[in-house]
Amino acid sequence: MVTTDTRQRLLDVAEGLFADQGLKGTSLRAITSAAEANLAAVNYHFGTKEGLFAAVFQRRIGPMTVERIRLLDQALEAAAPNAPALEDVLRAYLAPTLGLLTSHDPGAVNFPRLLGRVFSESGEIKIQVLNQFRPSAERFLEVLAQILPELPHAELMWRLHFLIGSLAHTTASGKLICLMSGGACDPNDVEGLLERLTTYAAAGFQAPSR
Amino acid sequence: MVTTDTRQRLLDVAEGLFADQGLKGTSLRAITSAAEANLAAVNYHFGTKEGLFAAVFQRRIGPMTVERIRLLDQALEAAAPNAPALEDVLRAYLAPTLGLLTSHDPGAVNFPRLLGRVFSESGEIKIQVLNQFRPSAERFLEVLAQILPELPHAELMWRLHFLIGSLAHTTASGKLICLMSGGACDPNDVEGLLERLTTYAAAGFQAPSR
DNA sequence: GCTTGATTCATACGTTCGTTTTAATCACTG
DNA sequence: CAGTGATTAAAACGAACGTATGAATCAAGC
Repeated sequence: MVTTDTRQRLLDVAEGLFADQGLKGTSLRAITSAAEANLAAVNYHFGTKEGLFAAVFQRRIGPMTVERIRLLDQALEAAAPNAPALEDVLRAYLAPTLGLLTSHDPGAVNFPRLLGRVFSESGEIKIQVLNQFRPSAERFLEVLAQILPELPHAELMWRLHFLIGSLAHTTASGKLICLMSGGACDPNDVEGLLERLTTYAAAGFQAPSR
Repeated sequence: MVTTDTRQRLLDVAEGLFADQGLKGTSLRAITSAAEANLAAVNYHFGTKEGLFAAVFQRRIGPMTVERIRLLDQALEAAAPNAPALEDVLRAYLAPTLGLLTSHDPGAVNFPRLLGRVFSESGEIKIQVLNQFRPSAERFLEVLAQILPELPHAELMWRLHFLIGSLAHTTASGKLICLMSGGACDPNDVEGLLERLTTYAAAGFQAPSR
């Protein structure tokens, strides 16, 4: 077959459209016509519109989390028996998300944008999606607490949220950032962005707390 | 009159609903019924749904920008003839947004949430809204560049976007952050949040660039 | 080659949406 | 009190939405 599976085509197209216009802003008719599928295909394969939305996430979150843990363990091993550098831990957290931006997978490029947007979706879908990140987040929090032992727990938590906010904003609004900076910021330089955000956040995490 | 103006009631209600469910996710019927107004009232006073959305922003952005500039000038004067401390400049930028969270104005409490969400709205509304922040943003960039003369222009730009991301995320998802941190983060402690974000970002801005 | 299960298709249903229209009501002024 | 412009009210419009239905088509095994 030269044409890909309908189910996968729907996932790919939906990933892009949901990333651009959100759940409510994307109609099933827009998805199915862009995917060259029948209108009823979504309900057949995913039950409901929200089912498709959840499936779009399910496809990526697992591998992304696995990759994060892998990079974290790799950093831990490389530094053993010492604690790894803060920058390496942050990079392990950020790289699997930012890396998708340069992926060859046709749909994956849109996922970081979608991920940055999910915080603005309403309902339990948001909570359901974000809960899938909890296990890996707690692993990172353990390691970070070990690297920064003098930092109170709440402070570490806040700073991780600050980092997530920066990540979500840059992935969700990359083109907008480029536009508003008069072209000074190039959102296509993913490698550079990873380094910039890593050094910025690393300095922030290391700041003494009051 | 004991009852407030219809126009203002619509703005207040819309501010909260748009903040919770976004532009597409909020129906005019939900707005008008919550505001105890007629369905046609929105179209009469604001022309269209997007007109109401824009009006909600227009009401707050101006004063917020003025307050930012005022705090910035105040910091400049207090430090003259030296450059102000980086923390004071960042606080001047953040305080007018975070301050609304503890405002007595019934609708203002919702505005920071709405502001954090506007990046996820689609269409030209987003660009139109964000352009209103440009003038004040450039003032801040000038001062920041003066405080951090060794930092390349693009780097400074990126870091400001990182800060905006952290701010947007914390204001838009405060309750969610509290939930996901197991209650360790208290989003009601606005003063504390301002200080935490200021010191975090200040350290990030001061990090040497590669 | 017919059967069976999976998928696709065209179509329709009922709801909800933003907007419009037309009439009613209100607040004032001359 | 008549008249006028601003506001509110009730009702309806057409369009778009998510979903459901039943027939048509396809692929594979016996």
